[in-house]
Amino acid sequence: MRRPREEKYQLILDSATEAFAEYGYFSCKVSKIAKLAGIADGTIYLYFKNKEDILISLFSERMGQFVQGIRPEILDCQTTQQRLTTIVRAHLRYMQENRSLAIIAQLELRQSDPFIREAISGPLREYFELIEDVLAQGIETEEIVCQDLKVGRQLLFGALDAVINEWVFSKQLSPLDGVEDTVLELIHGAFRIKT
Amino acid sequence: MRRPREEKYQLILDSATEAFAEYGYFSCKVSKIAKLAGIADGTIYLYFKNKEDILISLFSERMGQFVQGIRPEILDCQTTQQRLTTIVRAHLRYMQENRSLAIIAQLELRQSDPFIREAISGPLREYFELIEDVLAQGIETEEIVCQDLKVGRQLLFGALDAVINEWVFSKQLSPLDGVEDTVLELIHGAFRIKT
Amino acid sequence: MRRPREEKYQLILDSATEAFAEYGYFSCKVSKIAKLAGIADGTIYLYFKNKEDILISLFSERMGQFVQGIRPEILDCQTTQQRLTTIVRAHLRYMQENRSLAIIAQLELRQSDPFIREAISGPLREYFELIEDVLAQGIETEEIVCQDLKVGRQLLFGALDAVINEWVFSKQLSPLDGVEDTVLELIHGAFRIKT
Amino acid sequence: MRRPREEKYQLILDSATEAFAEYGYFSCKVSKIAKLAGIADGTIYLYFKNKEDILISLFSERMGQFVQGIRPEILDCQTTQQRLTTIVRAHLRYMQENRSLAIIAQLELRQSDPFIREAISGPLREYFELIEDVLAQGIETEEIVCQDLKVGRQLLFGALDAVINEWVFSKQLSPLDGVEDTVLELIHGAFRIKT
DNA sequence: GATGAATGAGCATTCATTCAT
DNA sequence: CATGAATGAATGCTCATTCAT
Repeated sequence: MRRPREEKYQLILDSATEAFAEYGYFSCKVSKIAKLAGIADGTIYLYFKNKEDILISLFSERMGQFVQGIRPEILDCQTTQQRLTTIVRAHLRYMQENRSLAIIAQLELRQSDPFIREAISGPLREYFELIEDVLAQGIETEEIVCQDLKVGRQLLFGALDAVINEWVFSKQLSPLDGVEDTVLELIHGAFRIKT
Repeated sequence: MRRPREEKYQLILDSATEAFAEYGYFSCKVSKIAKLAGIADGTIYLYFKNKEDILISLFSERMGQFVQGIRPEILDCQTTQQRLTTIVRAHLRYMQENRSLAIIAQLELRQSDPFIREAISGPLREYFELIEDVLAQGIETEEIVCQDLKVGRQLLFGALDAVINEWVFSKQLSPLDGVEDTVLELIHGAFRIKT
Repeated sequence: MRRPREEKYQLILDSATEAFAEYGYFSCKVSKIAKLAGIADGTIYLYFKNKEDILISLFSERMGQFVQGIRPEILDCQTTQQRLTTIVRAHLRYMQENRSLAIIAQLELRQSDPFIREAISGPLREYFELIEDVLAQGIETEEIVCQDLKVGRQLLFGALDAVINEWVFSKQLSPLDGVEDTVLELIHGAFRIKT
Repeated sequence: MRRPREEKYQLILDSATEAFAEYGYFSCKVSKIAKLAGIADGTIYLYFKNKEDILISLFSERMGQFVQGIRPEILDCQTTQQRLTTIVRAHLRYMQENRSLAIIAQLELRQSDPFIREAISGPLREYFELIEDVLAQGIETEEIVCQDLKVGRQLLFGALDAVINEWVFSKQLSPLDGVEDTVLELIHGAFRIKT
């Protein structure tokens, strides 16, 4: 049982999440992460190859968790409307509960550094495929109307992302709950769900 | 007439646009911008206070142009449907024609550095208000349905942003024209435009 | 009987010999030595004060063995010619059989770090004195001609050292046996041994 | 005329020679070289790729000078005896006048770091070939006797190297002039030069 | 004695910015 | 105005050494 190993690994990831979110990846010093975690700088390198590896691991791990969390919820749904509702709710709530991760997602999703983008693309693509599967199924059963899967997914993800982005960077920590219904109404309309 | 001054100012901004887009803001060296512009490193500091100032000026200037370009087009429209169509078309086309700017917009819109965000917020907010004005007018005339102006604007902008993001970071330079109609259809649906 | 203690001490020394020879003293990590010895990093510090101590101990121990091995062979000789032949043969053969030690001797003999040089000087000076004694005796019995003991010793040692150096750093592991006779002939000539 | 460029290049090389000689390559900090040269740390990197590049350049440049200096002197000689005398005198005197270089030659000639060795081998090999050419010519004209060119060269170089090594690391700065004649006598004897 | 995870001092290198020319 | 050589503060990462188990 290498629990302590796993424990410190997660501790560093947590600290890095906070630190990256506060300063941004580039402006955040490794020593800042170490200080937040209450460990020595060198210790970080027992768990991660380098600074970039922290970011990538962070994203894969946490974003992966998010996608794996949503998946079974969607399987439980009976209708496409329910599935879309689940995605919207889960997305907004998860990010609301993981503000720092939400910030990093906002930040690093847009990094043009090709190496970082490549590493990040995995878990994200998985999420995109999940959304597209939901849409594809809805189209087939004629529950929704959408000419182009990819564009449909972009609308859904983009809308949620924009909501999160503004929430994340506004000072007020007001809950996102209030906007859920409005977002849902717009999304339902976009896909012509008969309500 | 400060023409030569203005000319070189724009030259540096153009070079910076290319360089930031290719390497990302942090990884892009000032000397790279100078080389692209065909001038000496030091010359840049005759026109800009520092590296950050280049980024901010770049964004204000170019994003401002974009908003100022859309504004009259919208004023020419008769219906909300036309106005939304104009926004979608103009947004996609402008970014398609200014790929480097599109990349930077993707990047820097998400920078958590508070100083950068503040500087960027100006021209962006102007665009947001433009969109919200269109929506507000549509709601008033009952051309569209939308419970919350801000969320409506987030959906529209977020969707366009997601489309651009994927286009920008995909290797293929395929035109965005093909998706315009699909985006429009979804947007019309979202706002319950009677067609 | 501190046999187990002694055993592991030698094991570390052997591993260090290999490791230093392969990577050089400065570039060789202590953990590399530990891995070669099949022990934990920390264990090394139960036997040696620090990294430098390993090098010094290594040199004293192994070089001391070499000198102690030659001494009785020389005592058995009847003539100065035999004694010089013994030195040349023993030197070349010992180094050939202890390639890693030969490399370290080459390396560390030249270290300018004053502390290391001091520590190394002991066993080496002993060897130098051995050679000088042989020369002194030969001069006295008029078997050889040499104006200056120290210079004579430098010629002999320097020649052997140069042969070893080139052998050690050439990829081919060709035996040194072939050069023994040539070296001897040159040395005999240098000291005007009547043959 | 990029004289200032060349001037500072040599200044750094001079400072590095002193610094490497005093502390050894590995223990010498780049900032130490900069301080000795009276320039900023960063300036060094305008002239050299990295620390290793300084060492290699230093060796190539200075050792190259040495070999180029000896070559014409040897061409002026009439006999092999004169040529060997020239080599011995030039070697001892050059190193005496360039103590720091002599120390570095002693140090780095033995570095096992394969990359450094490779870079160093150039100018050294040139010197070796020069010596071997002299020997080959002497053998052909029957001025000297030597079964094996390479071993002959090793004896000559090794002897000189050993003399320098001891002089360099002894505290006293006594002149090497006193040993020249003794070295020459031994060398002449080794190669059976009829005197 | 043995371990190996943790430490943290130490250092090469980068690059935004300056300023003498 | 323009230059570009020079600056030096800043930081990611290494690795000899320690010490709780």
